[in-house]
Amino acid sequence: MTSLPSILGGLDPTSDRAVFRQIADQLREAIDRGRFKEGEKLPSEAELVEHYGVSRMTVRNSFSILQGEGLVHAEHGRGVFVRPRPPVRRLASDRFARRHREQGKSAFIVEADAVGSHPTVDSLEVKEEKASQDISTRLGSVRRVLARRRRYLLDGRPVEFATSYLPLDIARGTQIAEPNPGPGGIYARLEELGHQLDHFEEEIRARMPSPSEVKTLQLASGVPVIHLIRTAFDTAGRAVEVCDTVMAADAYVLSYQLPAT
Amino acid sequence: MTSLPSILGGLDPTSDRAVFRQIADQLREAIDRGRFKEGEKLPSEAELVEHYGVSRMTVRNSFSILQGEGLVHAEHGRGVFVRPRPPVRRLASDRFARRHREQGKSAFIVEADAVGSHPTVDSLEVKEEKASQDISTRLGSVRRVLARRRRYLLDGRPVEFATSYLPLDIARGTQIAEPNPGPGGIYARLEELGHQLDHFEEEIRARMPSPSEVKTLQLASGVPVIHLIRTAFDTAGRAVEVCDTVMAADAYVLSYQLPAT
DNA sequence: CTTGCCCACTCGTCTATACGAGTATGCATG
DNA sequence: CATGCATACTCGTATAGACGAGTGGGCAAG
Repeated sequence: MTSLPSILGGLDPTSDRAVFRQIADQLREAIDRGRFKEGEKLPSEAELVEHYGVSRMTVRNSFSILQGEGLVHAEHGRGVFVRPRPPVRRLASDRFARRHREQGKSAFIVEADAVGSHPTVDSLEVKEEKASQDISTRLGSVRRVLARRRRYLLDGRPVEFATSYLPLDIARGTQIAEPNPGPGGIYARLEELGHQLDHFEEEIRARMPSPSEVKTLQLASGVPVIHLIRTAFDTAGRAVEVCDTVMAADAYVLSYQLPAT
Repeated sequence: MTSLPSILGGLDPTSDRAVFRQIADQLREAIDRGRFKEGEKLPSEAELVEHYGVSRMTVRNSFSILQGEGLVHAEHGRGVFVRPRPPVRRLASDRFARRHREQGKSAFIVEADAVGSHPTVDSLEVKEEKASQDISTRLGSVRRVLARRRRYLLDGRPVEFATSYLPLDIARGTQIAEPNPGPGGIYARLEELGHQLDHFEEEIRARMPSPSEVKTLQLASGVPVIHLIRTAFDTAGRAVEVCDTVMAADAYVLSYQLPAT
């Protein structure tokens, strides 16, 4: 085992940089340089207290900085560990192409299988409800909507929580209102119902999660979410679905292809 | 002025939820309900110590949670304030359409003017350098590249930091290697040089900023960044430019349009 | 050998105190 | 009236100590 002083330097008492920041800097640098590897345990609070000759709260303060940056995570009773970068799911911009839809399987399942992950869907909920102001606007002033909520997991880890909203006059009484929408998902059903899809619009934001999002996505601290709102338009120019998706940002890379013309 | 007890409740000593979390919960809820409005000052640490009958560190702990969530920010000597949501810039997916390019003005300037903001560009740097592994791969195994770095500001606030990388055999000695690339930007120059643009690929990630990004973007704590990597392809299928962009997530909404076919 | 308990070590929460430094306000001085 | 300083209030940093609770290893009892 390598001794602490060989990895972490000393403090600069002349510096005006706060001690706990100096410690955080040294730990961050050590992690970046690979002196501490992914999943590896950092020195315990007590060891750092010893090494730097500071109080425990100061060390904890340093850790809390690194936690906020998403670099490390603490486990009660075990230690503080370098946060491993989880496998990332790439979302290609053609993921809703009709040819995929015609294959029958849902987009999520297909992709997950492709990378060898075990996909799951839970927290299914399908119900009619009052449309929020925003959803109503996007769907063209509808009052009530059919909401389809579900959570996606990859190898048991929740990565995405999505809600689809559809106007009642389209969805009510159809298979879209059933828990299982059938092969190809609701987009396939929409087209069968005569709503030939023309294009999608996606809006992307990134922000820190709310406490409830932390819970449903089991997010580590320092992990933002990607908030994606997709609106599907049929060839008549009508918005036929709005899908509101919140994704664990450390589990996704979104990919888009744009024409240059 | 409304008294504290009418806005914030008391603690539940029977709850197993940590005191500092309970306080954070109450403050968060008060903010969500609009009891504290944007930009408004929250009760001072001393007042909350008084109100809840806890020690100051406990109150500070609560604040640090809310800071991590990006809900509030502290100003030394003044107080803790509800973080105002800054105006947001929308990036449409057609922002690189040729018709815009032919107008002459850079995309950033045009858009900013449209929303009445005052746009600025600084930290201009243009130089040749060794390509990183990632950039080299994306550009098709080039060794050295021309790098164009710049920072964009809106009404004086830095919102985006971007670096364009171009293969030397394309860019060297052209106006692309000049600080000012001329009307329509480097994409217009590329097309003049015979590299007719075909399409772009954009990769999007969200994560917490590094310390250096916090500095150059002057990010408040609890604000993630959107990391966008765009590759431009010409009609010959060659990658002619890679643009690496880091954006303050609270200043942007990205918008894409996807065909359904 | 297995079971179960103890103990050492870990992080989590909270208190109490001290001093430093930035901000704003009002009052005294010129 | 204007300037400048004193002062009170704000958050920032750091110390020292206490107890709680989760984890894991070792040891003793069965």
